[in-house]
Amino acid sequence: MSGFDMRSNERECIARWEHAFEADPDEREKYYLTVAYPYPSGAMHVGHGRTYIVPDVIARYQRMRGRAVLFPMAFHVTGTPVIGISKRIANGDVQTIGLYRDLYRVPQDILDRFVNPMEIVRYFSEDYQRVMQKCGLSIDWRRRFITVDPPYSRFIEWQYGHLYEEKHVVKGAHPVKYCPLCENPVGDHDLLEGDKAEIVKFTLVVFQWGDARIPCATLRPETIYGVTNLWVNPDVTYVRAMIDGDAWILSTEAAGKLALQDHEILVTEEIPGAGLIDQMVSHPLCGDIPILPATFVDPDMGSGIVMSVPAHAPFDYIALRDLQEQGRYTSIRPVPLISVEGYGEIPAKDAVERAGIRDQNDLAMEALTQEVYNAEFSRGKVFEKYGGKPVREARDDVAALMMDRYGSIPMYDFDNRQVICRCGGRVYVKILHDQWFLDYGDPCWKEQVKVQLDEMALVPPEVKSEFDRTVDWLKAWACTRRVGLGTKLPWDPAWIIEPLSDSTIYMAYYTIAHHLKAIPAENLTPEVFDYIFFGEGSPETVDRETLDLIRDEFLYWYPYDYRFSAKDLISNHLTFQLFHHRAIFPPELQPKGMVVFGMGLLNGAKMSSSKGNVYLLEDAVEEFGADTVRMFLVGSAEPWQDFDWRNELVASTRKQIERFLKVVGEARHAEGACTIDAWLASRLQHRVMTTTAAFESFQTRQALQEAFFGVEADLKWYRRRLPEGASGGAVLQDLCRTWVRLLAPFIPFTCEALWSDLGESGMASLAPWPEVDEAQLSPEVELAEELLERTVEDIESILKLIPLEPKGIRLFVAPDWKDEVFRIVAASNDRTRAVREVMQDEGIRKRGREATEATKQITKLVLKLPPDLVKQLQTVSLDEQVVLEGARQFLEHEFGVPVTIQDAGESAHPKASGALPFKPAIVIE
RNA sequence: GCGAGAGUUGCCAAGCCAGGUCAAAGGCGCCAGGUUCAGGGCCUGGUCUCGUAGGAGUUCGCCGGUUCGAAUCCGGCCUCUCGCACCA
Repeated sequence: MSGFDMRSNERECIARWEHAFEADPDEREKYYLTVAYPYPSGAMHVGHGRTYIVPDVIARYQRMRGRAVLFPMAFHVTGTPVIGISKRIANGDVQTIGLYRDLYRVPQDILDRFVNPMEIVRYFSEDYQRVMQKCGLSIDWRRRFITVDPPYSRFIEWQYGHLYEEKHVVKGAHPVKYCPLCENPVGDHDLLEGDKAEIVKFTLVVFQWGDARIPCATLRPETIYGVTNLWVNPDVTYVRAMIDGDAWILSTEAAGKLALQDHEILVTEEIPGAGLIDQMVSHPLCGDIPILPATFVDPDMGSGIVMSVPAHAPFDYIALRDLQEQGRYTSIRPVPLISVEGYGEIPAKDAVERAGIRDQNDLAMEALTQEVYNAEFSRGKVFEKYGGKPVREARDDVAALMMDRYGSIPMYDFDNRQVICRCGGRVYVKILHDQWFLDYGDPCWKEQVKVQLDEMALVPPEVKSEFDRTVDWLKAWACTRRVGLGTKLPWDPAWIIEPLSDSTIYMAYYTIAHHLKAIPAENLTPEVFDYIFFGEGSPETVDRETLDLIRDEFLYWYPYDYRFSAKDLISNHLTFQLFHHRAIFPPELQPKGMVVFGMGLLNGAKMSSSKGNVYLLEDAVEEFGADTVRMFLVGSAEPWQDFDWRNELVASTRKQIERFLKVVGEARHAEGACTIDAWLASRLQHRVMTTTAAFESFQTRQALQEAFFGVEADLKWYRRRLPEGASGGAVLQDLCRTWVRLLAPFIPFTCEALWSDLGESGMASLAPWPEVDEAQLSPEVELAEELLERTVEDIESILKLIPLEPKGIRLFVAPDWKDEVFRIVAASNDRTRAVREVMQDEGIRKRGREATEATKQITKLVLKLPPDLVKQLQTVSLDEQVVLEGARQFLEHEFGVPVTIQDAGESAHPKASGALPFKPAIVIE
């Protein structure tokens, strides 16, 4: 089609679609799909593009299927990231400003306003909507909201009121990363360094030294039975401190850490490490042991004092050996307590000697320690005299025993010590009190979710096991924070509900969001929501008629049919929302299905704004056109597979759309009729079937393959089969009408334009999905074409091999008795014994060796042909001679030589005997 | 480390659950030819190896096993992705 202006067409479509997808309840069947809403802190990139385009393709398909489709969108602004961003911009942080000004291209005057976090989300939620519209997303924008809108907060308050009443929200203490300088808990995005650091729970094993306690932090409390000594760094100054009323000796650093962890600490005096050396300490589980000097002991690690288990800790073994090589402490012997396959009596010794470690400064020590720890944890067992349990069980048992009887307390620290806040200060672990938790550990609640999971449609089904695991593994989730945007906890307003916890049932909110905009937020009391969602009570603040209207709309759409999200959210959001639905809504309103997406890559690497490895969605749309972007994103992989955006591949997608445009442009005026038309019409019905089937199982890539490349392949053969000079019959007009509709979900802009060109009124986006027209199906015609196609292929492959210049082609079709053999073999359920079965037929048996030979070949052929083709051949009787004779002109034209067709049974040509059903013998002369 | 997925012919990707349809669809890329053809677009053909007859041989991460027969089933190993929490 000449003169097609992609950009102006896109603009026209966006205008035409502005209100086209606003969905209201009506008499049709509904289809409600939702996608996880975005956090608008930056511009959309092509990865986001797929997240929203794939569901849009589904939404468009369902709409054409005649369903009332609700596809809403909102913006999640709860939490701390934008607060951090605006602080950084206010502080003149070069990297952040560069990102927003250069990569996201935010105009300077707007950037200046970003010192207010709300300006950031306001700007980018507008930006998101604009780009989403540019991509043709068929969203009902009337329902849009952001998660700090007052009506939404009222809704969250209502939700949490119920959760609290039902005891799903409970109080407790919780360790967090904390910056004493900022006096705030810090999230990973607030960190300058150490964003991967994990909080580890150590056990402080408490030794007695006179009236004082000496704690050693360990991850392996079970090794207490093998402790031979403690290590103290003689160059470090320790402190004596009153901790919760008792005297403790530990490093200054450790005292500071414990002060943040629920303990009262008062440092009373300093004690030089050297003064502790050679003192005797005791523990009920290991007796009296000495304190030895070790310079490797780090006061900033644990308590600053280490318990030594030389039999199982390579570091301890080496340190002791080093001392003993100087002739000191030679009476101390490692005390083993764990047996582990692959190591001798003293695993640490084995490992050290095997690795040829020279002294404690050896660089391989770290890895060696890991090796021994892992081996003992996964395969080790403690000795019978200590209980004989596997290490992984004994560890917890001993820790519990120590906490209970021997004065142990937990101590939290990071697994890797460099954790630095953006403010530059050191981050510590702090126990937060009065923290509120969602009690996902509750076995009853878990069970309810499990039941729901069993009933849901999960796409792809493999994700089921991951969901099950997540439900098992989830425990109490701290659901409130001190800082950030969000809704205040209604009964304890010093807390803000945390982002993952305020976005669990908002799919229900979408169904009524547009109505709530007309009601003053203060009137949206919990009673109002009770009425809307449960039909209970009689609220005064909103009139009954309005309430009924809202409730009806909620009941029309709910429950949602499918929720779409990337797989990284399985372990939190997608599972959380199931918990919350179970807790809030009745059984008939539970979620029906989820579709889990793969991740996106850009040029083979992970997309990351901070690393600059992003391609903005809007840039892609500008460069290639919205339909190209859509088609590429949908066509490169199925939704649940990871996909990779590569510009050089996208360009060819654009050519494909242009080809489609051209073909439809040319074909829409086709007239007349050709013999092959019936075949094309029949094939088209199959394409409709397979495309529809693929859509029904969310295989958008497969659907596109069928709808685009499948139809294209059919057209190719069709054109080849047209009489010379013909350009196609009126069947092409039908094909165009169907084809445009098949592709409309994928490339709606192009299809919208073509639909008008085809003289159709109304929008392609709202046109009915093509139905299979049974009357157009003609299996016999398709079978005949299949025979022809295979024969042509065979002739071509022979021609390629032989160096002769062909003068003529002779085809021999198999005699009838071979058809009979074919039918017997095809019907046989044990094809290895087909010969025997065939030979039971008297008529065939008479043919002797010829029949045996043919049966063997036919058996091979039956195995080789596609099963449904074999099935068809059993039922449809195909007169091969008639078919080939009918295509003789075509064959002669294709190969440029005379073609003759004969019955193989009536020829003496040696090749003729090789003719098989559906595989004529070919002789080239 | 633990849990969940995945590894197919240059690339992407079907097939694997229900073993013979599989040298393995489709797309991209590349090569060749055609086209009143600008090195572009479009069309046609080719694209593991061998082959003067439609065939044969060797392939589906690696190693073994089951079977008349395995890309498909079983066991072990290697590699990659996602998650491991209070964070969107």
